[in-house]
Amino acid sequence: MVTIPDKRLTIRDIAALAKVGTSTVSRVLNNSGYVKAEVRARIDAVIAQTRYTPSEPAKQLKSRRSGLIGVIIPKINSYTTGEVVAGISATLAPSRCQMLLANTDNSVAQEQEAYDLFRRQRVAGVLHLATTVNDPLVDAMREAGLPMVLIGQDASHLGIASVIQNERSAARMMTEHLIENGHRRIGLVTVGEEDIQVGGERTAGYLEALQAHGLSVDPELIVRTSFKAEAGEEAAERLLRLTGSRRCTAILAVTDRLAVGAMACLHDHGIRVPQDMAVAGVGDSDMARMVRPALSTVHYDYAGTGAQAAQLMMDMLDAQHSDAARIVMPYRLALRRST
Amino acid sequence: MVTIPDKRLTIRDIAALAKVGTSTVSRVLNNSGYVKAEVRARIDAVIAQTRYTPSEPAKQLKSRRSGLIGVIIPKINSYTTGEVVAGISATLAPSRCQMLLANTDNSVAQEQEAYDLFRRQRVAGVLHLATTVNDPLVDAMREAGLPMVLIGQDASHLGIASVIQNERSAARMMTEHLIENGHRRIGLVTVGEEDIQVGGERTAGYLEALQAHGLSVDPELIVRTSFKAEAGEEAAERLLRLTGSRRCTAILAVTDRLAVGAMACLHDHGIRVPQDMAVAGVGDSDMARMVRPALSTVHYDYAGTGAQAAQLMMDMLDAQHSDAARIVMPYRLALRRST
DNA sequence: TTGTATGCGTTATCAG
DNA sequence: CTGATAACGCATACAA
Repeated sequence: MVTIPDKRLTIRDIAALAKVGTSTVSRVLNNSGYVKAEVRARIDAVIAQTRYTPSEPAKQLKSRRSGLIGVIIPKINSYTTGEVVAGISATLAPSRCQMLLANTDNSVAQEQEAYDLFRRQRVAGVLHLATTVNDPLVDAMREAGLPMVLIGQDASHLGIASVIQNERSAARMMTEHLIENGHRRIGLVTVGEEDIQVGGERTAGYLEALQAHGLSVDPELIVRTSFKAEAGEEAAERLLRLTGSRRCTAILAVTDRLAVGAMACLHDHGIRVPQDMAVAGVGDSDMARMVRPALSTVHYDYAGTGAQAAQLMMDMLDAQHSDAARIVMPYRLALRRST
Repeated sequence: MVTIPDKRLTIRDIAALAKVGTSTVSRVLNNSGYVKAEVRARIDAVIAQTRYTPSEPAKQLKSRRSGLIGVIIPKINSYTTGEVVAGISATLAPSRCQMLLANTDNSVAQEQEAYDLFRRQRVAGVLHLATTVNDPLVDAMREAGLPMVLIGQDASHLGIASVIQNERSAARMMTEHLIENGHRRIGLVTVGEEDIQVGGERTAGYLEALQAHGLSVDPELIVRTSFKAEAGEEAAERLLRLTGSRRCTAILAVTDRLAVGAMACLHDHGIRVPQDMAVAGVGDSDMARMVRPALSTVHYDYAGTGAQAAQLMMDMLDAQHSDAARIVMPYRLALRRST
């Protein structure tokens, strides 16, 4: 039986209680060096009884190592982000690494702020889920020698490890699927090019497919919108203003949310999917399987993407090498009833 | 656990470069005490040039204060969780607090593990988004004197601050809406009671409404399922096995996902919503507005819930009082086309 | 106003 | 095998 001092316990308290030196306690805590079984047992007992928990900050101060990984995301409440973070979380957990999460709301200022806070906390590395690549920030980080892995954007040419999807190829394949189904006029609902992958690459894939099949690109069929909830509906509304032979017979939306919004609009206009108009999305969010008709879309392994990025970080950290790996995740078409 | 690249500057380096003492640097860093403007400028210049970033762990070791808040969630990739975390994040950011996120996958073991890691990191407090209340854990935390706020579960009777929704009342109100629309046989798609609020309270609200209106409770109309993707469809399938007058004319699902799943099933059976059968959900996830017919549901302010919890934590931290506040968030019916 | 010295809780070194 | 003791980077009481 030992008395528990009511302050926060330190390793010294444990040592005193167990009548040993602090170094011996440290050894049993870290399983390093030799400690006589009997002494070890005594110390373990004291630790268990006192519920002693070593201080990570102190440990880090001394050992200069951190169990913290900073994770930057543009928006927490999105399907994609959720999946990626879940993958990261699952991969980090076994290493007893903790995730410091910063939501930037797509603001460069907040991104900067987040990086600053991460540096103060002395995170071991940063996983950055990005929609665009902020060069000054990348430079600063590299200069600071902070290991980082970019998710969703390719900056391997800048020496930054990246885990990405082949967005262009995926969008092209989905567009070709529509073409193979006989569609010649395919509407595109997309977003601004600031979002390099979604607004840029997916759009490029669509264009590539049309050109490869000798179809002309009609600017009237391309509508750029935003990510807000009603965006898909509004975009489809625009597309429906075209009548007769100018109207498209299929719509490719660059995200599932946009696609589902478009389907809602078509439904409200009494236009049947896919008989009157086919609709396809990209991303395979949970919604895709649940709506009716079920949405044809591109399936990405977002959880796997997060896991890969986290694993890459762990590897970089304990190998000390930062050879700017570039991992391209696989994708597949998930064809359902909407096309 | 990994070694940090170690060419990092310390406050001593800055002091040397600016030709002052470390305490003066500390004073300008923290805006405390008096520093001659000229000297301050010189130090600021050095800090800017060197991109010096003070070490939070060291600071914490000295001052025994932490800028870390632990956040425990059962599942990251859900609409509700995303919103709550977004609210927390937005509230914490201005105070330059960082969020340590732990995903427990609804496992008690992982929950325990997360708390343990939080204690090691010396987090200032814990925000816990819970589906059930784990008494031993609560006891341990209280004993450890770690401030905490429970989100989604009421443990104020145990002396734990809680931010909750009035689930029972909300479910009852939605059920009454269905009753007022003339429905007498209302199916319930719910989940296990381990999830106290969703499986327990929302179900209780449904029962209360029936009883208050003198309607009998038919066990055949209550199906308990899970949260998995196909759960809603399967549950509706079960409900449809009842024919003629035994079949319900409306379905209340305890989450929007379940409701949307049920609607998909009805669609596949050629049953029109709401003409042949009304469907209502709870939660007002983004899906609710996007599906067709748009889903009638209960709207909760999840982001506000997270924000309140975070604010409560900040208050507890700087007032040092922990009077077990209990905040009940408002809700409202969001009636759309499905009922 | 400014600088010096001390200690926060650990680990690592180095004698016992 | 074990135990003093010196850092780690910072804030702060105390001196100057």
